[in-house]
Amino acid sequence: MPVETFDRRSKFRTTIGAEFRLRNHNLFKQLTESELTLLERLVVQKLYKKNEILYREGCRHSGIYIIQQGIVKISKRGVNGKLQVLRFAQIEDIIAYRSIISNEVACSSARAYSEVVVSHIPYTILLDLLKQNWKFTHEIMKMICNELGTSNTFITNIAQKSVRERTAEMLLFLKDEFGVDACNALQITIRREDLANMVGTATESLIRIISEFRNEGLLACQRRKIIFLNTKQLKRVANI
Amino acid sequence: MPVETFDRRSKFRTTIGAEFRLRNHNLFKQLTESELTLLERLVVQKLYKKNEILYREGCRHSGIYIIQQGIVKISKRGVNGKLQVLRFAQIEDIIAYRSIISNEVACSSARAYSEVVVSHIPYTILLDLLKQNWKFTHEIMKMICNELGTSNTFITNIAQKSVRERTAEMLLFLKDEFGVDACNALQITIRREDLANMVGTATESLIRIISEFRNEGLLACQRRKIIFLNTKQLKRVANI
DNA sequence: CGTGGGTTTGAGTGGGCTCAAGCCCGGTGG
DNA sequence: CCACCGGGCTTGAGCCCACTCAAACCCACG
Repeated sequence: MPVETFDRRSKFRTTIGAEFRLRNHNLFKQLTESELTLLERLVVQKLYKKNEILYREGCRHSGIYIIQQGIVKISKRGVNGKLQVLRFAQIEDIIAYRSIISNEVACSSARAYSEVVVSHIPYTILLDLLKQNWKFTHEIMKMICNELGTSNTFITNIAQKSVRERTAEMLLFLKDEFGVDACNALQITIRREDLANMVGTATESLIRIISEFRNEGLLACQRRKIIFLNTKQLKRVANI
Repeated sequence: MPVETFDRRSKFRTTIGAEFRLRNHNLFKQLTESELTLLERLVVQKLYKKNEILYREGCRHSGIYIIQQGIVKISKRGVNGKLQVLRFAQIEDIIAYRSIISNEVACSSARAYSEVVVSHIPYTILLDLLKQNWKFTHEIMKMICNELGTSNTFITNIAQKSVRERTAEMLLFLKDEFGVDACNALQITIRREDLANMVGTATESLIRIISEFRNEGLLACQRRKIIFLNTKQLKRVANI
């Protein structure tokens, strides 16, 4: 089983790494014992190398993915094929459910940002579960509605805030989502270009803003590592 | 019954006006006869005058609204209280479901943009229906996922396109959503300020762009009425 | 030690914002 | 009926943020 190649401490949020099972997942706690047993028989573990594509915008896919390890970049092509990073998904996150449920082609692409392990649930199985277990369905619906709320906030921010404000906010968001280590360094390393595509700006602009933040003593950088020095002030910059 | 005050032809999409009933609604077709009968007993018709507020961002509300007549502006406050228009909802649209399902406070506000008639379904009733009727639930989920897809596209557009492109696209979107009359005039009249808040720009900028479009022979305007003269070219401007 | 991907900095330009003034039209009251 | 008022629309001028293009740098890697 390829999963064992990653039998080391996860860098993120928890240390369960490859031992993480669906049973530990909040959403799947709603399932009955027999549903869980069935699911565990039918779920397939998949391994992706860094930069491999899980699925591509415009294609149909065969089920949903629950991330067990690693980070997945969810993005979408915009004008002239320019990439817009929608989010980074990590352990416990569920991806690709939108198009499965609405029975459409994928509206975004997913690419492994590190080595990634996922559990893949075929869509017929998922639909069966949804059909028969209301509690589970309700949890899934809550998750979707949550994401919709996040999107609405995102729209308002990107439409109204300056690049500087958005950058600060994005950094704080990542801090919240992925956490920091003992030195206050962000627990995820992201290329400048991807940060820019997340904020919705040019790479050079983002770099300039980050430089400003460094000069103002809000951040320190060691290559891709970003260390938070003054979160309070950063929040003020972000205007939240 | 106050609904009768609006017993005239709806200006939009259909002419069923106040006679429109839940039974005619695509989503509610999934319900059984007994569920429908029950629902019709429990649903309350409500009337809102122009500019009245249906619900306010940050408040809890008691159920979902199905629009029977008129137009509702869905918006959200951003930086310094600046309004972001998220969408205009019209006949047959369902609003306020997000916060009901995820059991959170509303993340947006709704205001009557014209005289509005809605059916209000208390949230306990809605949850009961969802619980017992999978087909209905599935339709609702599809609707939500659809909206999520729209949001993602919206994010990419607003992040990457110029104000000119976004304006063109927004006009085409409104054309698609609300239709045009025999003269090719948009079947919804919107204040410049709201258009700007939808595109995510300053009112003056939006006006300038619309003037450009007029000079280029793409549009004609008679006060708030917007007439499409060259949709093909407008699409090219929108870059889709 | 060269190569290449990513990062950083600089210079120049222009899109879009702000501020300010004028216009148009409908409503109201004398 | 006219004068006045106010809200929304339009246009102009000026400025600044953020984009583009270009060049240099840095580090990892073969």
